[in-house]
Amino acid sequence: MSLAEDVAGLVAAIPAGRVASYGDLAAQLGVGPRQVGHVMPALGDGVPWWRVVRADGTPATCHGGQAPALLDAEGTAFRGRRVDMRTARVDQKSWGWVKAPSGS
DNA sequence: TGCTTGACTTACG
DNA sequence: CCGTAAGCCAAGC
Repeated sequence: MSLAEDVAGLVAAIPAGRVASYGDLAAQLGVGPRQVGHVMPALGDGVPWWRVVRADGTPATCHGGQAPALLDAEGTAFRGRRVDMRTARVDQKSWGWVKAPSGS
């Protein structure tokens, strides 16, 4: 099981109108936040990468600023220029399973 | 084998 | 809100 597969599963599990931060995915996978960012380009457009935002709610820095448009198109809760992490943040129950570093 | 870079995070000012 | 600094793990050279 590659890390990319786990990340792809989590990102794909993010419902429309919701978002998750790199740190959230990293925490679920038990890896560093940078690793999530490294596997993201590996996933390409096979997953809703735009639903993955920064810890402060800022959309992905890549794809030129196209992420906010995609998020807005899905009805994501925005607060000014950034996503409202208070409500838009995906429930961890949506994943249900947590890949802890020490066994499952 | 070792250094540099990065779709990151948190903390401080 | 923005800039800087330290910490983090993996890929690239």
